[in-house]
Formats: sequence, structure tokens, C-alpha cells
Amino acid sequence: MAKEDPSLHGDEAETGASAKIARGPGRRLHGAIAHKLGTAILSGQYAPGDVLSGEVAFAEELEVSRSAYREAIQVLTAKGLVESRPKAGTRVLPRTRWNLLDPEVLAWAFAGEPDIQFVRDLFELRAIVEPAAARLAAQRRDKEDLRLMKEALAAMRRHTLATELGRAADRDFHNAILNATRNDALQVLSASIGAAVNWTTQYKQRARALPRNPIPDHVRVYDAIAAGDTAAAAEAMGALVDLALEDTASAMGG
Amino acid sequence: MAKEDPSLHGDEAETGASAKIARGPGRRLHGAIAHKLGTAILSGQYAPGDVLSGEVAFAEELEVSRSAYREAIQVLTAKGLVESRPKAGTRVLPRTRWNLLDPEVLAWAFAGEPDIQFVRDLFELRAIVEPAAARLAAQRRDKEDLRLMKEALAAMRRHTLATELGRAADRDFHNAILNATRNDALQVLSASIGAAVNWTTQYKQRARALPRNPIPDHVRVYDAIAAGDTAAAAEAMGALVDLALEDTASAMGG
DNA sequence: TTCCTGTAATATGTCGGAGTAATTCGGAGA
DNA sequence: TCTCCGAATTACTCCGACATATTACAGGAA
Repeated sequence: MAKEDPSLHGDEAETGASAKIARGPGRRLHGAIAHKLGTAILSGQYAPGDVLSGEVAFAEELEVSRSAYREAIQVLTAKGLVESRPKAGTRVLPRTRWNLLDPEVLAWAFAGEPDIQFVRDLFELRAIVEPAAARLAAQRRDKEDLRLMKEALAAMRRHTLATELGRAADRDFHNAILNATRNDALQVLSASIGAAVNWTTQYKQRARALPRNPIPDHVRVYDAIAAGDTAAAAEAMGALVDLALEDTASAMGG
Repeated sequence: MAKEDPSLHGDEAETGASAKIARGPGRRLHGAIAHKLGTAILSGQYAPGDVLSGEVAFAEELEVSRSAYREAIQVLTAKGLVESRPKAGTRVLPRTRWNLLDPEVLAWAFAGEPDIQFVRDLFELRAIVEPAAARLAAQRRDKEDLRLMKEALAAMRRHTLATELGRAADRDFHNAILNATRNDALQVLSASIGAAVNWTTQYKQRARALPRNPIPDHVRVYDAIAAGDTAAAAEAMGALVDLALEDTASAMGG
């Protein structure tokens, strides 16, 4: 088994052979353990049905207390990744039980090499949800919503998408649209997917610099929403996500 | 899974002095605490920004050990409901941070009197996602998928929706459709929403007996998927969820 | 007033042990 | 030989006390 400690932290002084857990400044110990186990499960290192070696054995191996290990297991259980029962141990649940839309699970899924099929699924879901969100936004937006969108759009123009500020403005733009839908469930879902999908942006940028100027497409979405044109808003947003899909697909070689 | 509500609310003789936790046979202690706190938060008993009284104080009040309390807090933290920092206590996070699509959070939201607006949001999301799922299913289904749908449909005819067996067949039908989409993310999302929405079925039935025969509408969906007619499948499924929405809305007085 | 620093309050991490539930395996009966 | 049943084993579950780390807050200095 690979003893690789993927980017937890390099500031580990000792050269221990054990897979010791090093926690960063902000990160809590059980959080670090949960991250380690979560990424291991999401990356397929543990298959569904596998049992994580006993509580005491595992805690010993990681050189942490059983309490810390247990709290980490609680987190994984809460996300539907594992289930632990007396005598039987802690087993990895089938994939259908996982809360794949949980932001943290999504982050774990993208921590290593993301599964192409899963990325495709997410884009597909996004292509379903985002245009519908734009349609609702076109129905329900008020002046304040439009002001926020316009502001974000201006910021996107000033800084390009190549800068962190520009990407933040992009997120602001989409958040403003989601906010205008007045639908909490939709908002949470879309934010999760959006964050995960944006994780793939790094791949995109690695492949080649920004493939084209995305501003006009954003403006089209804004105009349609401002005009209250539901069909046009959905159509324009659909084009926007299709664009992102193409770029990412070509960058990932899918 | 159909988990019966162990109803740890009603069977409490004591009045007010101590909010003692009574856990059912299968339920673990920290699970019961998480359920109690989760429903309290979802029902608005704790507003975002409120701090849950100190760890020791709270554990004492509930007459449980700190370990059990802390593990419960880990669960809530994992679902984005709360955040705890040293000295500052455990605070309820703003609603936008909650994982509203988590099955357990959804269950908590529907444990008491469900928020009308939230129910409406969920139905809206369902009306977006399910037709799209049917469209994908029409594209990608194979013979095995169709066989499962047909089987579920037959079971729905035999038992009516008034029986538990009939409702199980209804779930099977929808699950078969989701399965045919070959999209894990979509599947998880739709299953969560579907389960939550079906929770409202009890309200529906309380208002009046089945308002109309839903079988023909299901058959329309099946026929469209079997024929590979994407547009018809989406349209038929849209009609189905609209029907459910109307029934529930009138039953809830919304 | 503003900034800094020290302290107290509170959550986090650790430990070992008792309790409990479920799997497993052996034995009895058919 | 097969099935059923009970007891031992085993691993999770819960507990309470102790040690540590972090940080909000207050009080003093510039």
C-alpha cells in the first residue's frame, strides 16, 4: 500500500515510516484523519465492502488516540461513506449511499486524479440545473439582484479570468443569479457543483490559456435575465456551461 | 431504507427539567443527540448565529458524557449546520452553509412541521431534475432497465398507492429510471429529494384519499422512455411531478 | 483613541476501562 | 448430513478525568 502522504503537509520533521497524521494550523486532528480516509475511499483505495482494520489497530497505526479516530469516523458516517457496527468493524458503504453532493466529499473526490466519468456526470447535472436557475432568476430577479450581477460583470471585465480576482467575480456573478432564484435548495446544490467543477479549472488552465473571451456569453445571460426573458436566459446559460464542458473535456482528454 | 421514526419525542414523561435523551434500540446515543439538535436547528429553535451553550454545560444538561455530545457535534459539523471554535463555543452557521440535500438533514427538516417555502423549493428542484432524468433515461436505457420499470409498474397496478407495497413499487419505478440515466450524481440527488418529498405523502393522504389514478401518467412516462422519445419522456415526467405538486399544495393549504 | 499583550475561559486531544451488541462457532437434535 | 440454537468472542460504544492549545476579552501602554 502506498505510504504516500498526499500533500497533507511537508513540514513533518521526522522521517517516520508510519503513515503519521500531520495536521496543519487550521485543521483539526480528526479533520485531518477524515480527509485522509475520505480521499482514500473516494480514490478507490478502499472498495465498497472493505472493512477498515479495527478501531484500536487503526488508531495505533495512525498514532492518534482512539477518540480522534472515532470522531473522524463519525464524519465519514455522516456523509454516508462508511458504516460501523459492533463486532463487524467499519465497512465502506456502496457508492449509491455516498453523499456525492456534499462539498467535502466533492473536494475529496477531486483531491487526487478525478474520475473522468464522475466529472462528466457533474457537468451533465450542471447543464440541467444552471439553465433552469437562470430561467427562474429571469422571473424573480429584482433591481438589487441585477445591480449585483452588473457589478460582478464589471469586475470580470476589469480583471480577466486569469486572475484570482476575476474568478471571484465570476463566482459572484453566478451566486447573484442563484440568489435571484429565491430557492435555497437550488442555491446549495448549484454552489456545491459549481465549486467542484471549478476545481477542474486548474486542469483547464494547464492545457492552454483561456480559450476564448467568455465575457460576451456572460453578458447574454445578464441581458436575458434583465429583460425577464426566461427562454433566452435558459438558452444563454446553457451555452455557457456547454462552453465550459467543451474546454474541460478537451483539456482532460475526455 | 424505510427507517421508522423511533419517535424519541413523545415518550418522555419528564417535563422540562432535563431534556434527557432516550435512545431507541437500534439508534446510537450520539445519533439520538444529533437528531435532537438537528431537528431543533432545522425547526428554527436555534437561529443562525446562536451559540449552543458550552460543551460541558450542554453535555451535563443532556445527562450524557462529553464524548457522546462531541461526536454528535461532529455529525452536525460534517453537515455544515454548526461550527465550533475554542473559546467561542459552537455556533449555528447561516442557512446557506447547510447541506440541505443531505438525506439526514432533509429528514430533520421534515421531522416537525415542515416549512412550506422549503417544500416548495424542493418540488421546484424536482420539477427541474426529474424530467431531465427521464430525458436521459430515454436516451440510455437498455432492455434490463425497461424490464425493471415494467415490473415496478405491474406491481403498482396490483397493489394501489394506498398500500406500502404499492408505494415501494412507485419508488422502484423511479429508481429504475434514475438507474437508466447512468449518472451517479443525478441519482443521489434525485433519490434524496424523492425520499424527502415522499415524506409529505402522509400529509397528502391525511387530506383526502388518492385524488386520482396515477397509473396512466406513469405508463405515459414508460412508453416514452421505451420508445426513446426524449421530448415526450421529459414532458410526461413533468406532468407527473406537477400532479404531485398540486396535490401536496392543496393538502398543505399552500 | 488605538494597539498590544496577558490571562482566563473554553474547546480540543488523550487515555484506559467498563458496558453492550452482534457475529461466529460449536454442540445438540432431527 | 443438515438445521437450529446458545454461549463465547470481539469490536464498537460510552464514560469521565486529565492535559493541551487556542482565542476572545479586558486592561494597560503609547
